[in-house]
Amino acid sequence: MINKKYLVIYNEIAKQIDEKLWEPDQLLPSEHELKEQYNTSRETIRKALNLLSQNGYIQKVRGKGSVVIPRNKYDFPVSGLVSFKELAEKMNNQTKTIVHDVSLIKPNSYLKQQLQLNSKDQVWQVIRVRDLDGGKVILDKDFFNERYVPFLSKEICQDSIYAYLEGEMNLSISFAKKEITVDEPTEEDQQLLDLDGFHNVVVIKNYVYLDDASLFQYTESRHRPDRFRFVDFARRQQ
Amino acid sequence: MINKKYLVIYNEIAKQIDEKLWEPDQLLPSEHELKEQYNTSRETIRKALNLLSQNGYIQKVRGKGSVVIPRNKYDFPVSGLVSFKELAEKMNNQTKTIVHDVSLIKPNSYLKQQLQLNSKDQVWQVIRVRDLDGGKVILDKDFFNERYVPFLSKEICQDSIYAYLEGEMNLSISFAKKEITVDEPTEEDQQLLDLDGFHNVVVIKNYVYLDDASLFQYTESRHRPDRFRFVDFARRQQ
DNA sequence: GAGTGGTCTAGACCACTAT
DNA sequence: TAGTGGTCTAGACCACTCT
Repeated sequence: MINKKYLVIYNEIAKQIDEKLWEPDQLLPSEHELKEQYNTSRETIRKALNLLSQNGYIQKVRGKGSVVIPRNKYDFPVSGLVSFKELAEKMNNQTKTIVHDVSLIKPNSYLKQQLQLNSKDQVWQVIRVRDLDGGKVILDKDFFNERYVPFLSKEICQDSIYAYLEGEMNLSISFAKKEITVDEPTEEDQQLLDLDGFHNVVVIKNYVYLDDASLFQYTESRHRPDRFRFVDFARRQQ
Repeated sequence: MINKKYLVIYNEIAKQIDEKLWEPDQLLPSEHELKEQYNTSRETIRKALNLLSQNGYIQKVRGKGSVVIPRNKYDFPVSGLVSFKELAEKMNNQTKTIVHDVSLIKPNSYLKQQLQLNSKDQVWQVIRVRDLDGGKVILDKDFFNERYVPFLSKEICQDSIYAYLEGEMNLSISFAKKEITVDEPTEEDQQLLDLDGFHNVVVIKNYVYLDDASLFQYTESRHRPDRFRFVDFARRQQ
C-alpha cells in the first residue's frame, strides 16, 4: 500500500512503541543496526527516526542513541488537526450533532477579511451544536470558500464534513493556524448552548489551508469551559 | 557563529520572508537554483526548506515550487516553548514580576506523580505573579527536580530562570508537553491575582524535558481569562 | 577507542505541474 | 517536454558519549 520506505519504517516502530515492545527510557537499536535490519540506507532510517522524534515517540541523544519517551496513549493525538468526530470516537462518549444552519451566504466584512475573499466570493455557512453526554457544550461555526466547496447539505454536515471533502471532493488539507482565547458568551452562545451558569466560553479560531497553500476554511469552535481540553507537544528547534 | 549550512540558509530566507522580500503567495527560487546560489548540495537546501515549512513560512507544492505563506509577524513564535520574559519583550508591555516564594520542599503526592519522583527527591518550588499593564493577571507555579537544579534564589527567579539554567547551569531544554484547561479559581488564585470578577482561570500545565529526555520541570501557569491567548501552527503529517 | 547521532555531498530515479 | 519537488542511495567526516 504505502511505497515510501521511511513511512513503513516509521509506522512499524511507532506501532511497536505503542504496543510497548520498546519500554519507555530504553534505547532503540542504533541507526546502523536499523539500516541493516531494514536493508536500506542510513538517511532513510534517519527520516523515519526524525518523524518519530517530531511526533513525541523518541528523543535522539547524540553519542547515545534514540530514547523512547513515556507516552500516554490518549495524550498526544489531540493536538493538531482533529475533527470533533475523531475526538468523540476517541473519547467513547455519547455524542450528538445538531445542524442548525447550512446555507450559502454573502460574507460580512469580518469574514471577508478572515477568509481573504474577493468581493464577489460567497461562502458556505455551517452552524452546528455538539451534544456531549446530554449537554450542548460546543458551538461550531464553519465557513467555507465557495470556490473550493461548491456544494454542501444538511446530510453531509450531520456526518463528518472532512470525510466528504477529502473522500468525495478530493480536497487535501495540509496545515492549520489555531488561536485560542477565552471570551464572553454572545447571545447566540446563550441561545444554542447549555451554559449552565458559566460566564465564559473558550473560542478556538481555525484557519485551514489546502495542499497548494490556499485558505479554504475559517472555523470558530466555541466551548463551554468545563468541556475544553487542549494538548500540545512542542519540540525546540534542532 | 553558526557553522551549519542548512541553518544559515534557513535563517537567511526566514529573515527575507519576515522582511517581505518574498511576497506572500509568491514562489521561492527552485531547489536547483538555491543549490547554485548557496553553492551546496540539494539535500542541504531541502533541509533548510523543510524547516521553513515546519515553521509556517512556506508550503511546498510538488511540481510547482515553494509558496510563501502569509504570516502575521506576531502570530507564530507564541506557540511552543516561550518564556514570559520573551513574551513580554515581544509584546512591549509594562511588565513586572513579583516573586512570592522560592524554597526547597518535600513534594506532595500530586507533584511526585507529575514529576515522576523517587520518595527521597526534593523539589524547588517557585511561585511568581506577573503584573501586566498594572494588573496581576498571571500566577506561575514552577517545580524543579532538585537532581537537575541544585540551587535557586530570589534574584535568579526575579529575572529569567531559563537564562540561568541554560546559560549558567548548561542545562538544555528540548521539548515540552502542554495541557490547557479552564478551571475555577483556587483560594490562592483569588489571593494573589486581580481576578476582577472573572469566574475562571486558564490553566496551562507544562512538562519540560531535557536533551536526554529526562523530565526536570513541571509548571502551572494560571491566567486571568482576558489576558490569555494561545497560537498554534499544525501541519498535517507528510 | 569504539560506537553513537549530526551534517554534507553528488548523483539517481520518480511523480507531479505547467505549457 | 521541461521543470519542479519527493525519495533513496553510498559514502564521507565530524562531535559527542561511554568505558
